[in-house]
This record gives sequence, structure tokens and C-alpha cells, in this order.
Amino acid sequence: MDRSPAAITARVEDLVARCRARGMPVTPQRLAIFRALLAAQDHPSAEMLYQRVRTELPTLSVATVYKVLETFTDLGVAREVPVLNDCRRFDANVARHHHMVCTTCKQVTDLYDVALDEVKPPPAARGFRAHEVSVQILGTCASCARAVRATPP
Amino acid sequence: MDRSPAAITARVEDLVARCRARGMPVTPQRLAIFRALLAAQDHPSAEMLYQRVRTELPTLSVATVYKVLETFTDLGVAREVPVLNDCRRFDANVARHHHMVCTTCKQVTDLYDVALDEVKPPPAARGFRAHEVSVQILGTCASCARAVRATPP
DNA sequence: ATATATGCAAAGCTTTTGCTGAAGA
DNA sequence: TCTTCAGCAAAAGCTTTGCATATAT
Repeated sequence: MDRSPAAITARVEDLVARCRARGMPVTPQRLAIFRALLAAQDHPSAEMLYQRVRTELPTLSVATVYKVLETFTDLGVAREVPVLNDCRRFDANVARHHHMVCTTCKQVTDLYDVALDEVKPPPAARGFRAHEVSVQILGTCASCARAVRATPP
Repeated sequence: MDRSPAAITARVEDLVARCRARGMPVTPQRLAIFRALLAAQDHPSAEMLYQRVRTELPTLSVATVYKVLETFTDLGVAREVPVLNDCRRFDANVARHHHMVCTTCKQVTDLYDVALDEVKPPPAARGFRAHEVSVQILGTCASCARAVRATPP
């Protein structure tokens, strides 16, 4: 995902435009949480975003983070990533991509691959209306693999 | 997955053998929960299994279901399916396959497709030790699609 | 001025944990 | 007999909800 200052500005302006289009207020909470989500590379949970934005907005509450993330997915400026069962994870990257998930440290890494993008619902899926094909590679990331070798169980 | 009586028997015997091999008791709870999981086509949660087995073992507790499912995954006779964030889902089908997930009714359907099996970790995944590649097709199942058309939002 | 959002607290769910009695091997 | 398990209850997370206040338009 493009993380240049210009791209960030464009994404924030897009959020503002979408809020205005629906007559929804542009609040400091929405802006700060969206900026934090744009800056994040780790598909943060609501709690993680709360911790990061709290330094900027000390009165922020976790409930607000959840509500704002819900709003973002409704507006189409962010999405929930369908990985890991322990807590909800979010991403401001709405372009097509896939994920590598470390089952040890729960880190989620984006994966761009045209071959994976070619994956289509097979004939067996008849009657099912596919909205999204998501490839999820589960395994152990490089640093966790090293840690395990250093301290065997 | 083969659900013939002979196959069911073989799977149960396999469970018994693996328990014995590790010196673990074969309890009525383990047998009943495993049979329920073998019979299930819907990737049940712990709560769903609890409701189904309860009729057979009225004294069963949900905590036991969780512990037993943990045991099953350790033994390699069942697995947790990496789909949906609302609750943990389990499957006695340990063969390679993928999933279609209805985001409306949360139904999870198995998907067998050799083309999807060909999906491999791309070069970008260097250093990452892939244990499993799981393709997840998110969308709306046939019956939910009908329901939406009948009662538009 | 009005509609909407925020913050707080409480409740709701799913899942885990600790312990005691029960039951397989 | 001896180890492991089942059941219970309590606790721990994550997430949602209801309501009064604050705020963006």
C-alpha cells in the first residue's frame, strides 16, 4: 500500500468526503483512528489502536474505537481482516491482497501475488455468491522460527 | 469426507489407538464428542457440540467440550478451522480442503478443488515457514441470497 | 438548533483456569 | 493404585449496548 504523505492525505480526504456525503460529522476521533490505521502495518485490533491513539486523544475510549471501526467498514475505507480467532483485526488497505499469519506471535503480514489473485471460486461453489477470495498462509514467521530453535520446548 | 459407517468406525478406532499410544484414557465424553464431530457437516463450535452431545451425556459441561477439542487437535484427529472471528469452529476432516463462508448465516462449507490445492506460498513469503495454505471464499450462500431478495433491507 | 458521536459503565459472549471428586488404565 | 479426566464455578478476555453529555454541522 502506498504510504507516501500524499497518499495519506488523499486517503484522509477520501474519508472526509465520504462522511460529508452521508451527513456524518468528521470528528477528531475518526481522523486520529484513521491516521493510526493508515500508519499501521500490523493489522491492529481495536485495543492496539486504542493504545496508539490514546497518547494523542487521552479521553478516548475503547468503545469509541469499536464504533469508529464499524463506521469505517461501512464507509468502505477500511475492512476487517478475516484472520485469527482471538480478536478482530482491521486494515485500511482495501485493495486485493492476501495474508500470512504467524500462529505463534499472531503477526499478520500482507501478501501481494498475482498468482493468488487468479484464484477463483470453483464450480463446486454454484449458488454461492462470492464477495471475496482470501488466501491465508498459516505458519511460523522468521523471527519466531529462530526463537523456537534457540529455546526448544 | 467419507461418512460411511465403516469410515466412522475406522476414525473412532484411530482415536482410541492414539489415546492408548499416549496412555490417555478413552472416556465416554471423548467418544461422544468425536462421533458428533464426525457426523457434523457444519464445522461446529464448542457450544454447538455441547448442545448435540448433551442429549446423550446429560452431565456434560461446556468446559469439557473445550478441553476435549484441544486434545483432539493435539492428537491430530481434528482441527480448528481458521475462519470467522465470532467463535472457534472445529472439523474432524483433517484432509486438505478449503472453505466457503457465508458472512450472513456463518455457515462454513467444505470445498475440494485441486486448483486451490496448487496454491503455494509465493516467493514474497521467504523466511516464513508455511504450515498450511487455506483458501477462504467469503460471500453469501444460496439460501441467504434468497432471503435477502425476499425481504430487502 | 439538531442530529450524531463520544465516553462511561454495565452487560453479554466465548473461552480459560483451578480445584475436587470421579473414573479409566 | 495412580494418573488423568470431568464437572463445576469463577475469572478473564473481547465486544456490544444503553444512556447522558458533548460536539460537529
